[in-house]
Amino acid sequence: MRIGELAQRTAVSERSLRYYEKQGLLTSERTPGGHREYAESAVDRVIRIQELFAAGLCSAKIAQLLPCLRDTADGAAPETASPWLVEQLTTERERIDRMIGELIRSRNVLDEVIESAIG
Amino acid sequence: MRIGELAQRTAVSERSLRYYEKQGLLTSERTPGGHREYAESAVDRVIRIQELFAAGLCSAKIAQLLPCLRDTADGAAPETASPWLVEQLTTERERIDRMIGELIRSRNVLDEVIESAIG
DNA sequence: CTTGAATCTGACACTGATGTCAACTCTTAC
DNA sequence: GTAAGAGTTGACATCAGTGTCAGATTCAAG
Repeated sequence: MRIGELAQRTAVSERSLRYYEKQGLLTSERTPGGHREYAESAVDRVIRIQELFAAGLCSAKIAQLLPCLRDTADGAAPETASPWLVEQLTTERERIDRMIGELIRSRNVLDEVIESAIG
Repeated sequence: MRIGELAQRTAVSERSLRYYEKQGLLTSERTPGGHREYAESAVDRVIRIQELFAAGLCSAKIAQLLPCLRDTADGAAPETASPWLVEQLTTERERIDRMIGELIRSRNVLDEVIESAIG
C-alpha cells in the first residue's frame, strides 16, 4: 500500500511515517518513481511504534528494540537482545512502571475532584 | 523555606519552581529583598504538580484543578469544580486511562524481549 | 563592612515528535 | 497527452517544560 492508505489505516500522519522511516523504524520499498510502497505488516508495526512512543521511548531505543520483536511477519526471525540492550530495556521498564503508578495517582486525584463536584 | 531547599526536597529544579509560580501553580511570600519564601505545604504541592505534569496535563489545566484539591493545608476550603471543569477533567481521565493501557502493553512488549533474551 | 553563597530577572536554546508550506515529480484515469 | 490527485524532499515552526547563562541584588556569616 502507499503512504496515504497507511496513514489512514493507522491514524498516523504521512509526515510521521516519513519521519519513522528516517529514524530507521519503518522500511518501505520504492516504486520506480520513488513512491513508498508498504507491506501489509507495516500497519501493525506503526501501531506498535506509536505505543512505544506513548510509553516514552525515544526513536533510537525503539529502533534497537524492534528487531527483537517477533511480530515482523516478514519471515525474519527475531533477534535476541544483547545484554546491553536488555539492561537498557530493564531501565525503561522500571520507568514505565513508575509512570503507571504516577498515572494512577493522578487519575485518583481527578476522580476525587470529579466525584466531589458531582456526588 | 527558600527556593534552594524546596528544589532539593522535591528534586525539582529552581528553574521549574519559578516557572510553576509564573504559571499560577505555586505561590510564595517574598522577603523584603524579593527572595521567595515557601510554606511547608509547598513540598507536597510541588510533588503533586509533578505528578500531574507526568500525567500529561498542561499547566493551564493544573492551575484550574489545584484550587479544587483538599490538601492545600493553608486553611482554604477546596473549591467545587465547575461543570465545565468536570467535563474537562473527565476527558483527561479518559486520556489517562488510555495511556495506562498503552503503557501496560508497552511494558509487556519489553518483558517479552527481556525474557526471551534472559530465559 | 566585606565577602561568598544564594537568589533575582530576563533571554535564548533545546528536545523530539509533529504540523505546515513550497516547489517539484509521479501515478492514474480520461 | 494531459490534468488531477497523491507522493517526494527540504526547510521552518510549534509546543511546553526545562537547561543554562549573564548581570544584578540580597542574605548571612566572619
